[in-house]
Amino acid sequence: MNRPTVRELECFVAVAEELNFSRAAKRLHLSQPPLSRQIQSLEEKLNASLLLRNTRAVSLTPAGKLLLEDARALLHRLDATADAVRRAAQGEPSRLRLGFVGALLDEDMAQILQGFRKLHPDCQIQLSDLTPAPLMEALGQGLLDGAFIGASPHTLPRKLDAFVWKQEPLLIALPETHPLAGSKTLPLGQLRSEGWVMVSREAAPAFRRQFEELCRKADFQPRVVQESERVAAVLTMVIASQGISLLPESVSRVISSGVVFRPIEGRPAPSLDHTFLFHRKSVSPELRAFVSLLMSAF
Amino acid sequence: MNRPTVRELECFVAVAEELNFSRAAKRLHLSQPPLSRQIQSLEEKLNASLLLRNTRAVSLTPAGKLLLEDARALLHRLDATADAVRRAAQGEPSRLRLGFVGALLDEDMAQILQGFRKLHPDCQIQLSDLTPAPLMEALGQGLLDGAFIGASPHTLPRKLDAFVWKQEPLLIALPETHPLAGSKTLPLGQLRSEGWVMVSREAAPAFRRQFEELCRKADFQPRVVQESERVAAVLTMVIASQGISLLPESVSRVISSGVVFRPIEGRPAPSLDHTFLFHRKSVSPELRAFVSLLMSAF
DNA sequence: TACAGAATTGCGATTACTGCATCAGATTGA
DNA sequence: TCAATCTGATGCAGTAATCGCAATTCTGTA
Repeated sequence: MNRPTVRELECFVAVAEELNFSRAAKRLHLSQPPLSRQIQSLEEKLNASLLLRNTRAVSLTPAGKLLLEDARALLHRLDATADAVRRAAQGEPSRLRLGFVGALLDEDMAQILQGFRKLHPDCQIQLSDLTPAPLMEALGQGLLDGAFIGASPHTLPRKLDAFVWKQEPLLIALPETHPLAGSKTLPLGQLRSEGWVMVSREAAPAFRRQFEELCRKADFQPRVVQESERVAAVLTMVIASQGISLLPESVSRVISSGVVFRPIEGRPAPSLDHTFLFHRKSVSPELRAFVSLLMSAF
Repeated sequence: MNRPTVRELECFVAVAEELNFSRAAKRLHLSQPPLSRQIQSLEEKLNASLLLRNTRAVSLTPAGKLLLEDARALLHRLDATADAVRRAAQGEPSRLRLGFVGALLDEDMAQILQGFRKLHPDCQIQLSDLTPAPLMEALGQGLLDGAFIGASPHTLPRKLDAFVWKQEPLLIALPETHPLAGSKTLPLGQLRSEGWVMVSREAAPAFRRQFEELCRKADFQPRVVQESERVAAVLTMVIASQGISLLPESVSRVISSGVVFRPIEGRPAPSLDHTFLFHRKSVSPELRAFVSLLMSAF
């Protein structure tokens, strides 16, 4: 039960693409006889007839058709890794270009990055703090290998792959002096007449959409009195009693005075998705390593 | 600029895993000198030092670490394709087990399936008509290779991958005799007092959620007077003037009398996502072929 | 029936791979 | 300090695989 050889795959692909042994041989800078033998050897190893050849025409069997696609992919990927290794060895540092939304940078993300750095100490991690829209743009243009984002945008280019790697409860942020600050949990409906301080729609469109949907479910339209691009500013405004806000749990850990955080009553508890976006067909070995780390970490 | 050999990769993986040439050689049923030579040859091809060896300890260079992961993956995939080809040739028919939600079976899906059948005439396509919940269950248990579903469930197991392959406008279905049947387009808000006939929540949970959200945006709570698991039944009820409904465009093409379909006013026009789900790490060559066909088709 | 095109088979030469014996560097312990 | 020992590297000869050339077989065509 031997493995096929790279050479055998190369030969097979050439013949399968040319559907002619002589032309394929020429393409491989080889004479026909050895080519025939490579194919025979491959067929023997796989215990399969891959090509129907009746001295007049060559055609692919079902098994051959199946192999062709996979062999092409395998060779392509082999070349990609060989290139990557060559580049890595040339001192050209491997790098991973990641984008993220600043407000979502928390311990979990830091831990992931740290873990990756430990596994790949020679990989330059290039981090760009962007808002969702430029981030999608950069991903689409190939300027980034992957990106951390909050809730996934509803329409995702087919070239991109997304998965939720973490979910985080959303909490109500109240000024310490707020009359409701004493409650353990808060039904959202009870906050219908409050003024809200929220992250701006430009900075977090999907999050704002989620917020509005939550309010709609609680049967009210939120009155947003202040907006900011930055979470820190939102938090400051809450402390200054400008209004209340809805924020992910991690924010509650960076500050401990002037503001209290309370879970929302009701099931399921609203939570913020943390999504990782990347190119579906990326051959970057660094990205693949990062994705597999991220998927196994949680 | 030669390609690495399968043998070289095997040898490299063995040494990189054992971090010891002699043990690796034993594992490969090989003596130590040829193993050294294989590694040397590989390093030369890649123009890279992969292993740091000072006669006492072997360690991986960054480039080697990079290669190890990829080489393992490559060998694994090579074995998978070899197996698949062997099985395919043994007359064991390749098969693709797809699930779908009956109501969403339309021409586009049929065309995709037809196209796949044309490309892989010897692949048995096993189709199972299921509702979303059993479908997810079957996918999770590995009883299906992939599945067509409507809107993607919000929480997706990390093992599954999803992408939207088509979007389809949602239309209001009205009995022909309905007073609003004459309008070109309908603002959803104008339908607040109508009775709705809808596909049941069990049969299409995500779709029902979307419907309710749309109504909420239009500031009303829909009054659902009838439910059915089957779209055909819904349509019949609409024709029988039991109420109005919200249905994807494709349904409008199967029937032409007794009911009229009108687009919803406003931007963006509400649309139904058609999602394809599959195992993120599947090695099924049939599935891979299907996914790439589906992604290139639209 | 002869011919031409295309793949296969035969065979000697080249190349690559393997194992044995040996070498060289580094650590260990007396 | 120096031999023992473990490590991977190298020299060399034998074997196996691969290659190209020449000849053969098969099939469709003139």
